[in-house]
Amino acid sequence: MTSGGIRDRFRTQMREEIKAAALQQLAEGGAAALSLNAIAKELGVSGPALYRYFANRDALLTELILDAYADLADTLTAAPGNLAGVYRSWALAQPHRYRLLFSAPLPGFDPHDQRLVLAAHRVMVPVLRSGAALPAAGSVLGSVLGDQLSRWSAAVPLDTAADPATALNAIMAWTRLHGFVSLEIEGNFASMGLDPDALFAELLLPG
Amino acid sequence: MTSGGIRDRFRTQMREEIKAAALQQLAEGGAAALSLNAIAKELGVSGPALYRYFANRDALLTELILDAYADLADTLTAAPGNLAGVYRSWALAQPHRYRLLFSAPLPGFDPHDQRLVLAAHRVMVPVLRSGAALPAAGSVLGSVLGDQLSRWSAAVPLDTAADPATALNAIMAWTRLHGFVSLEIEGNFASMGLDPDALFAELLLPG
DNA sequence: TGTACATCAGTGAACGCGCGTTCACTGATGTAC
DNA sequence: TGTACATCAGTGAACGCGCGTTCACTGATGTAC
Repeated sequence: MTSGGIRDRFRTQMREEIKAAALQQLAEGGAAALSLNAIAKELGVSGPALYRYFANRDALLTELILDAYADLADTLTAAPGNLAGVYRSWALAQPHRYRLLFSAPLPGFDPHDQRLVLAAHRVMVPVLRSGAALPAAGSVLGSVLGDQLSRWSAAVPLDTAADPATALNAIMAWTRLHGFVSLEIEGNFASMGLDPDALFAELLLPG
Repeated sequence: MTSGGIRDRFRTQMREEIKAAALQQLAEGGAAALSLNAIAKELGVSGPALYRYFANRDALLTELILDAYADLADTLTAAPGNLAGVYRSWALAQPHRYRLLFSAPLPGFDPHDQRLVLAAHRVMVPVLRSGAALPAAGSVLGSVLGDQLSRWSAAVPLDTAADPATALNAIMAWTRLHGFVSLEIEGNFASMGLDPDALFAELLLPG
């Protein structure tokens, strides 16, 4: 058995501590700063010890991404109504994790990893749901894009399937949201002397 | 005199070659992959030789950013009407430079560098101008945000000052645009099976 | 309860690598008389 | 046109550093009889 034993419990806990230290490094120095040796030092352990818990640096990084996807998905799913606000808060509270998900992929990173695709889909569930609340914008039914949207939303594990127009709504809203959040995270609004909160309030207005 | 001499001409040309090689590296491996030694090797020159042309790695990187700002500003300014399309094309053609401008700043990078602030302002000129073409959205006149917007747009070197509502319009349009472009650049739409061109056409529709 | 064994976390040394940067120096090239 | 000098591009060796990763090994700990 792979669970329940004392050794397994210890192993799980150690893995969590490694990931926590890794996230801290990520928060401080960016993705390039994630170093196994530095993590080991932080935990008071020799470098090679980490290889008991993760096959290599990439494996650790991939798991951090999976965790971030899952955490964001959970947070959004548990959110009361105000998806945009919760999305933004999550990103602001941990910009390094947000970058991990939606900024430049790192060298040696496989975007076809099935686990990553699934994790990303889970984030899209609440996004798609919120798309249904908006008034349908364009008419994409029957077009090539409409078909693509249908196929995509069918891959998202929703309870009830979404029509293409709803999917489009959701993606557009998400695009706007991501634009705002990513600019805010990098300090672009602040460096313009603009209050991000006030700007965000304007963003939420219809039109 | 610092210009016109044969040595100066050579110097300028060599600087350009270094920057070109640096951009190529950036395009291939991301910002973390920018290595002075690798650039030198590419140019068939020893590593220390580069220090004749740039004080250090950061100076080179800063100049690449300045160039990218200027190039984007020039491209947008020379653009016929369709700002959004040109903005997107520029970013798609050279995503590494776009990331340099609007993605995570690198460690050891000074956001208060006055040259960077000025260069960024130049990009905002055509953006602000395009904001005037849109119907005014919210009313921010007299509010704190309105004042911030006024102060900001006054800092942008426009021929005629923009009112706060126009500035807000411009920023919102830019935010949407950046959201789309940054998602597209990282392959998010493609990995959803969606055609970015068709999506972009939808984005441009009013509403 | 006690003993033998298998498991496995962790160590320290080592490998090969590439990095940014400095330094003293060589040699060519443009410049001034 | 010729010579003396200052300028400056480029070199090669070196420094110190940190990285990911492997390897053979030690020692503790849980497990089976």
